[in-house]
Amino acid sequence: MGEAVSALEKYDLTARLPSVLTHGVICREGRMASQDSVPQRVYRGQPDKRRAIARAARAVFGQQGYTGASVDMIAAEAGVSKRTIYNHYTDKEQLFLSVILEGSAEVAETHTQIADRHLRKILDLEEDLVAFALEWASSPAAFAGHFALVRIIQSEAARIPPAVLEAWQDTGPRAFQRELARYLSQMADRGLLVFEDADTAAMHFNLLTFVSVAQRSFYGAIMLHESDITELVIGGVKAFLCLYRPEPGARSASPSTSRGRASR
Amino acid sequence: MGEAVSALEKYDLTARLPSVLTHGVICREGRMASQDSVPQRVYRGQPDKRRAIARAARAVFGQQGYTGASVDMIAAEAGVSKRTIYNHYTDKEQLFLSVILEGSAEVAETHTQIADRHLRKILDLEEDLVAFALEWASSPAAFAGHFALVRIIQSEAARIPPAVLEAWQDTGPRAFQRELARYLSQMADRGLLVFEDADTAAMHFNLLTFVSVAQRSFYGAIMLHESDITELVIGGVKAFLCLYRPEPGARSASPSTSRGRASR
DNA sequence: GGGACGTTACACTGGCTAGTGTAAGGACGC
DNA sequence: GCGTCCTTACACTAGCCAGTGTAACGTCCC
Repeated sequence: MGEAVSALEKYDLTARLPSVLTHGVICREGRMASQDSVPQRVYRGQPDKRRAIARAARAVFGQQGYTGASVDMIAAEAGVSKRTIYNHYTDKEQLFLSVILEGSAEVAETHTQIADRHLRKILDLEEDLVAFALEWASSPAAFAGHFALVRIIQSEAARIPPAVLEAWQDTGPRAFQRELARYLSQMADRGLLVFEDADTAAMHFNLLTFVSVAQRSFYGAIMLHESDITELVIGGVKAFLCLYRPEPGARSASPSTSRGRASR
Repeated sequence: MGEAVSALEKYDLTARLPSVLTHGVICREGRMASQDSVPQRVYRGQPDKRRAIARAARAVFGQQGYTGASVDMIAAEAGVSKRTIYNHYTDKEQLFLSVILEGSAEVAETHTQIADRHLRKILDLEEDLVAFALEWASSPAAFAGHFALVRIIQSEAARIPPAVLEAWQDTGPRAFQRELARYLSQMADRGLLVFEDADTAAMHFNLLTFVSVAQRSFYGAIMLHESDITELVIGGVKAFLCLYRPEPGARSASPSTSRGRASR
């Protein structure tokens, strides 16, 4: 896992990655590739097999860890011969990296849906934020398979090629944090919140709710009582609102801060 | 790592663990053991060898991960024959668990010293908190070896015997969080802070400073610019003070909260 | 029919690993 | 000097695993 990897082209999903990383050469849809005519990413093998392998790999890596998962296990889980796996992926490592990139995008999308459901229309700010944060913070328990992968990534971070790690963060956690910042900005526009920097506010919300639960549950590895989650989330939202709710007497959407608000 | 382990007696440092877990049977100093006369924990082998093994194990596990570290590597690093390791520890697993319990206690102690240095005498609240949090949040980079272990623990959490995991949390992170809560209480007594629950306040401080940095750096796996750390820490302390600093006009050490302060 | 391609079962290599067995030597106490 | 304990070097078992080679089979398209 430690070898230098200069490009991400080896891994799937390059189209979803920042174009800087893909060098604009390989593009899933694109005609504008700067090379000859390579309109479509070419994969060997049948797509359904590839999908089965990816799904199985995610599950087995999640349960067993990177080193604990053998390619034979993954093959069995996928209902596919081991040889076929090596027909689709060059390496166990490449399979792993490819899988984590897929997973992060997928989960970020799921989280975005959760945010959509709770934050698109704000009726009662605190209530809606709590409902959102509850579902969000419960997702590690719900998507146990994915977050087992997240834990592996965290522990292997030093051994994962930096470009891949960067791409993973950018399609996954950071993508969603941007989305969250967007929602918070909307609320600020309506005068429901006050802050200078939406990204900082989103980070604080993340820390005070999601991370506070994730921290305690080891990102879903340990089961928490629902009451504990609720307590943490409610406390976190209250703290967040204490930080960013407009002063009772202040004009709505005040341009600056009278008290020393959290700033970057 | 998944086998049921009913007692912690197999592992070192039982004397430092909560007595519930040691069943009061084995006690480093104790004469009051409920069994015959087992006044001293009996270790086979010479203590200096044991220490060399433990130190080497910590280093190698940290660099290579649990599965990546072979017992031969550890033996070589310790300057000891492999046979000697198996003379001191029954298992690779027992060696690992023993090592993480030692490490957590040691780091909690180091963190306590950092807190002592910065928080025993408060001159300027914000300044002192920032100085403390900076050093604290930088420790994952400083004690790379230990926090590599922490990352492994987090990723293996589901496979570590719950009793050991509990003991690890209790001698490590939680022990220090209690210490931090104690310091915050002192500040509250002096009217510098206002809160209902010191433990919640300590958790929020932890989240807003230490975790915020740890999150971004993958617990020390990724190097961060010092300016980034500083920025995160200062923002975190500002947010914390915004949450828990007494209202400008309020009487010092007010018993209750007028605004909706963060509560449990 | 025939070629190209993907898949499969299976055997196999080479390498690494946890853990053991053993005989020999060193240190220490008596 | 003698016994006990600890350590060491080394060989060894038994097993797992990544990755390859190969021959056979099916399918789809021409």
